[in-house]
Amino acid sequence: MTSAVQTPRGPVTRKDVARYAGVSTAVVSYVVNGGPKNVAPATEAKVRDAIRILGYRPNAAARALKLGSSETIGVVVPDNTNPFFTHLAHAVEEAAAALGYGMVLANSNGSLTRERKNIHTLAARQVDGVFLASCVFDPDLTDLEATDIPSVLLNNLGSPPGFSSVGVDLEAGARAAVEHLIGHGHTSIGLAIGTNTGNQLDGREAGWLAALRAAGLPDGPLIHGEFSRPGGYEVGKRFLAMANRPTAIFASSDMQAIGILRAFHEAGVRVPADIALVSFDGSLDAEYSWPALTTVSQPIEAMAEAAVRSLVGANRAEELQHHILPTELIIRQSCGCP
Amino acid sequence: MTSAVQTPRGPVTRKDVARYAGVSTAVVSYVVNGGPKNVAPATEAKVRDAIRILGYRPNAAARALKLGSSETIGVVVPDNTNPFFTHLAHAVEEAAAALGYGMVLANSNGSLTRERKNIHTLAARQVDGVFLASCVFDPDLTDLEATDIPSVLLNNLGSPPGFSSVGVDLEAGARAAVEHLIGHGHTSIGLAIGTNTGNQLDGREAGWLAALRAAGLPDGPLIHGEFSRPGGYEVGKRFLAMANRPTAIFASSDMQAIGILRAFHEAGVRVPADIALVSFDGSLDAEYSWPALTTVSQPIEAMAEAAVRSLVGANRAEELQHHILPTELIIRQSCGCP
DNA sequence: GTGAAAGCGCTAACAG
DNA sequence: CTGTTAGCGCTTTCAC
Repeated sequence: MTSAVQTPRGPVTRKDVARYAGVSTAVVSYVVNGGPKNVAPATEAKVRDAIRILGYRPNAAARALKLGSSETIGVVVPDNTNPFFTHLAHAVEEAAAALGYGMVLANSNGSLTRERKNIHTLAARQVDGVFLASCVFDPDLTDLEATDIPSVLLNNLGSPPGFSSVGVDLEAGARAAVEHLIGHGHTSIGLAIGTNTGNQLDGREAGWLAALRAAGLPDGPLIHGEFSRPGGYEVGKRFLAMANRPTAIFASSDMQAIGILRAFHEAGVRVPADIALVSFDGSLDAEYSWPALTTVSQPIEAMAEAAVRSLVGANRAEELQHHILPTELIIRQSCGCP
Repeated sequence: MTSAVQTPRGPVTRKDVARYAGVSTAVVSYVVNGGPKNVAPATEAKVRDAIRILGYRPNAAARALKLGSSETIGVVVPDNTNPFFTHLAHAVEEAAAALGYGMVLANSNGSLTRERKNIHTLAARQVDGVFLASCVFDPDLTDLEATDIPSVLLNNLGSPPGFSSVGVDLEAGARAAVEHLIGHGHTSIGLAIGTNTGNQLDGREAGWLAALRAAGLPDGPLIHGEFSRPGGYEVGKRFLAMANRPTAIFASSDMQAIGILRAFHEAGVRVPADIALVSFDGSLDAEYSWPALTTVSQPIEAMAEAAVRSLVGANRAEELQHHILPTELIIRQSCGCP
């Protein structure tokens, strides 16, 4: 007897669907992809039934191979454990999904070697674009360039030739923060900043200096530390140990500020009564610390959208794009405001 | 004149390498993959040179198509913004990388619909395994089952038939936390717990009850809230509004505890002097709150390794595996210890 | 030790 | 509106 059409064993392919629906494989493609050809409604219904009944799922690897695109964008971050990057990655995922793209995150763990390896891995995976938030301010971009994959520099890495970039106006943000502190009457304002600077000045340091000088104030003390809670904790202890301790501190990341807060709490130094504190990032953590941190908020969603758009959006230009987004000072209690 | 061998335009394929090195494409494969055949050292050197000079990178999509495996595992989490899941994802990435596997993270944003969509997307991407940390305690697993992809349930979802699982001994952990509070002399101990329970009791609730009853204490008040800082903040305010406020609280996640801490700070209620607090998770956040949180730490790295191993490790069994890992009580200040 | 060739599942150009 | 088919880049069997 002739064998009836039966559910195939193993993974269901487009061929199985075609056979089951009594059409050609091309038609199945047209239905699945909504084009490039039209399909008669009755035929489409048959195909959809077959797909449902057979439990067919298109093989993304085959599609990526054929198309030369995985409809995916890769994101390289220095440390996805840092809430700022977590939040950023999350925002990119949303923005990419809205355009039908997937995202794959690669974490460099603060290592440049890992960063390069990540770039290669993503390139091998046929991502259609990569967003690089480098571990350092002066990354070696020759590798990235060699991949020929459209890229966007994410972490305020300046604007090296050949790359689009999305960043925040670090200097203006820092200036606003320091000016706010000056408005509270502080005349000695320290800076806690990262260690990973290249040969260009961190915009936050520039903004801090600019605000101080514009007000005729002396440059305050500056302490370098990692952009992390433990890094901030060390910085906090060093501020405490200073002979001429400043009366206010601008911390260049929320994580550092939270570490500083711990050091101060342990020492019985009150914030803002004994030392005022303003930080940078605007993460949720800053809202739930004690005292809640006055902080310069980065428009993470907007950054993610700008980045995704400049790669795959409708208004993606052929030329490179450079977005510098504004920050917003969020007033809470750590600065001395009631 | 005959044209010299030249760098091809567009992406470099294995064919280009073969031509450049004067060998067949098969040999290039042998070199790249270290097998399955041996290659003469001199030939290998030629191939490696060609690869380097041409900047060849294997196309992962083609490989995945041919092999039927992307050497990737997919991880579905409810909310990658929650530090616990961030940390977990990070640990999985490390553990997978150690075995030559990549990881792709998919975030469900607390939505079951997204969760199902994520599972499908991952399946389409030919992941070799999926780890599911569901939004709910009683996820509908038929979808996952239908994909025929080996899976590990990650978020203490019990042990539904057909799935491996990795979890933590919630009940024992909670019991240890509550017993510690009892050791401090507390007799009225409240519980802050999540809202997303299915029809089975959350192990943390069970452990809290068990410890209380074993000590002959009355069941304390229980308040449900989201596993997030804002959720905890609401819970904290409700505890404050209670007529017979407990003298200690066990919070079932660090995020909730941090929200509770904020509510208490704002109300001028001191921790631990007025109310003691112990939480669950052992995240970095708990170490940097004020006061630092005594918390039940989950062995996240061990969980990730167990999960990865049960999918792709050397000792991966054909049978399903169920790992229940122990927790550790980390004593800090919020419980009343000096 | 090396090479030729089939075929993984899919898309789309081309033919009907 | 539907079908046939070449080929994306890779792995691997089989022949030499």
